[in-house]
Amino acid sequence: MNAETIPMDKNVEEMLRSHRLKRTSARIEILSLLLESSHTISYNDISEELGDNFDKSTVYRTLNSFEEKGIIHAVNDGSGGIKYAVTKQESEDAHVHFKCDSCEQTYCLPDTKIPRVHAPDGFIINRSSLLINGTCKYCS
Amino acid sequence: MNAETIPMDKNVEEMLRSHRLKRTSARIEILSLLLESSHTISYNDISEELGDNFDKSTVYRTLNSFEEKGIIHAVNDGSGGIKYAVTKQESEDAHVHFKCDSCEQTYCLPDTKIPRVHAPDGFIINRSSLLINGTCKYCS
DNA sequence: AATATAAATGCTACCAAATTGCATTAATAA
DNA sequence: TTATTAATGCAATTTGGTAGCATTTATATT
Ligand SMILES: [Mn+2]
Ligand SMILES: [Mn+2]
Ligand SMILES: [Zn+2]
Ligand SMILES: [Zn+2]
Repeated sequence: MNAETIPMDKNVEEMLRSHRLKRTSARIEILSLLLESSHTISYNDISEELGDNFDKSTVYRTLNSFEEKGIIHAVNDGSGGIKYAVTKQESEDAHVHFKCDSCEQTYCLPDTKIPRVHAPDGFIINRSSLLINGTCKYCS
Repeated sequence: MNAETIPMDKNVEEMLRSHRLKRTSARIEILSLLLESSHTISYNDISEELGDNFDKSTVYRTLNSFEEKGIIHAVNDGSGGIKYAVTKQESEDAHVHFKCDSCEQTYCLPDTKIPRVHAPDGFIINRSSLLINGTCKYCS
């Protein structure tokens, strides 16, 4: 009775319930995708994977409500579109994101924290985001 | 005979000449704007400042060729559009960018270098970009 | 189980940022 | 001065994302 025997759907529906989000098929399928993915995913990734089962605006609205609830976080990797990944407890503090120049995937590095820098006098720091470009471990 | 007595246009035209770019009025005006600005500027900033003297595609193409030559660098501050700033010699190594939550301007911090982080095994780092959000010194 | 209600969905139309093809114009070299 | 080549303007197009509104669905209540 390890974690993998727990059906994914139960996890997903429980997550939605605990955030007071109605369990619609769009939300269940999109959140499942996000949970299964090892890297950040975009609207286009979702749309390809789900084969246009849901309207564009539904997908975007779903992503936005997940983000508002803190279930996922947005990653801007300079690709022109926003990507998302589920927010795991351990990675709540600001972590680094890594974009592979070869496979174009962007990964969360939850164990790599963003170092504090000290800005010039008068500049007050609220939050920061660090994007690293390079070659990921699957491409090197 | 200090630096400020040198007419800007001479600087600009010399910069263009040294990069083998034809000295067109679009390039001269756009590069002048970039050189005068204390913060990064977007296509819209340029378009407002220049009062639609130049076509959108001309402005974008101008920015792209400046970037290719290394005269300017692009900054992605999550605002939806790309911003640019001239690349000064001293700031060639990767420096931090600062986006003010109040005035919405984004600044280069040429003296604030991006700290090296060590990525997990197998990830090879090529370059990195660090964006800080907060309150700038003119707004605090 | 039937129903009420509020929220989510699917359209369609729209917006903003940026790019492209192509004919015309301007900068530079000869 | 002319030839060559690059830059420009224009209109159309692409891409990522949002908004209004009628319809449908999930959930709570009876
Ligand atoms: Mn992440
Ligand atoms: Mn900069
Ligand atoms: Zn890779
Ligand atoms: Zn400010």
